[in-house]
Amino acid sequence: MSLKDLACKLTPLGVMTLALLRERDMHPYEMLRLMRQRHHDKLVPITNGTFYHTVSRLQKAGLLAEIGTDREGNRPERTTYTVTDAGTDAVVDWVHAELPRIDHPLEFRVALAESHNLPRDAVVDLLSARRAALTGEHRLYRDGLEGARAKGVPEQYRVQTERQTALLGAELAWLDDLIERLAASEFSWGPDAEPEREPVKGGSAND
Amino acid sequence: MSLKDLACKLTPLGVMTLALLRERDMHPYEMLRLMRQRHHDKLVPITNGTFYHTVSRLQKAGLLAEIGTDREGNRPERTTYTVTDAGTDAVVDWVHAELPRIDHPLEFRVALAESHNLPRDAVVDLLSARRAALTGEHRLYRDGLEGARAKGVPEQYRVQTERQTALLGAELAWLDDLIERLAASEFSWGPDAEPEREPVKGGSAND
DNA sequence: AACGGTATAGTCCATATGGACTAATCGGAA
DNA sequence: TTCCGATTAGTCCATATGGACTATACCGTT
Repeated sequence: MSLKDLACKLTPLGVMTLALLRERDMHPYEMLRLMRQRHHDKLVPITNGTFYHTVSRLQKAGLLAEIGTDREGNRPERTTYTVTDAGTDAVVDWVHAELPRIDHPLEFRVALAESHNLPRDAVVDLLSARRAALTGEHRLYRDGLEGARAKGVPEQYRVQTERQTALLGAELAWLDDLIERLAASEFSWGPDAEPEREPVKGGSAND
Repeated sequence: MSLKDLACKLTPLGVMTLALLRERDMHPYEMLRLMRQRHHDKLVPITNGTFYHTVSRLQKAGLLAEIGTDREGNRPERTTYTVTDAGTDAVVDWVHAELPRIDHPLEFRVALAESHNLPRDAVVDLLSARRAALTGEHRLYRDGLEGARAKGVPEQYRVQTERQTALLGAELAWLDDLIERLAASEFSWGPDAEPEREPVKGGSAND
């Protein structure tokens, strides 16, 4: 399917751009400002060059389209964009594909941040798949560490793996809790709920 | 200083390459094999194109140098490389620069994995600086979340930040423990200790 | 009235990245 | 013997990235 193919090539910043345009039509600089105001640049590195390039790629792919230009005073004219149906689908497909994966931490953070674009049941399923994969990975790390200790590998060569194992454990605990609360419908979910207010502290470190 | 300038431009893969050459001289494909055997490709994404390109960059920068070529049968000839003094210094400088930083998770993982190239005291100091920065970031996230909750921002827009806050907490706990054990000299440290055995389970997810 | 700084709205270019491709050799099975 | 696949040892190219740069307008100060 061509849709899936397009979705495959989306970058995290591309997804965030499309998701932003679902709120309302905007011109590029406005998107930049909004993302930075919302601290989305903590979730994904956002530089001018990359952003404008991303927009033009999305346009060429037909995921967003111009709907007009305006100009204020003598400043450069601004092109307003809107998201196409293909773009809307692409976001949903991308989140679907990235939410269960445990490699690509950056894409997961974006997928999680945009997961409210999917119905609650789907998110529960996808996150459960992720939990299964994460559990396996965690066991691999624990076993690997135990083996290394048994073989007498010095601690200085194990620190990095120990950190990773600790973080995997923490993520599993968090994920268990989230899945449970989601499945129990402890809070509202989906596009039916209230819109995002302004200064929500954004994501985290890059990469 | 030109050394610091060079260190600034090192990529994580470049650092791992130089660090590997400190063990012994090798030809590129051997480094590739070794890194993959040691699962260092879980710590940093390693593709052929990027790796060979990295090696040639390091060579142009004078951080590593050819020391000869050999050929086995009729196969393509292999160039053996060695790390220069500038290369050795560059690794140390880079780890020094990246170990205390809390943005750039990928570079931190590599810095941590190679931190045994620095003396124990230096690592304790650098990690303590990191802990301070991490504590501040953690507080920022907690405050941001509390503010968002108070303002009635729906949970679906907070999940990503909640995850990040949980992971920050886990990392802080792990770091506290590591610093304490390092400072108390609970295990050996530095190039004096035994060398790395073969299949130590490598790092973690990419990005 | 001139001046400096900041916000607006981008462009441009070098380069790091990753994925596809090449090509020879070796070992084992049919 | 011949064919198949894996291993060895890379090359090549399109493109995503980031940082430097441009240029105008607005606003407050001295």
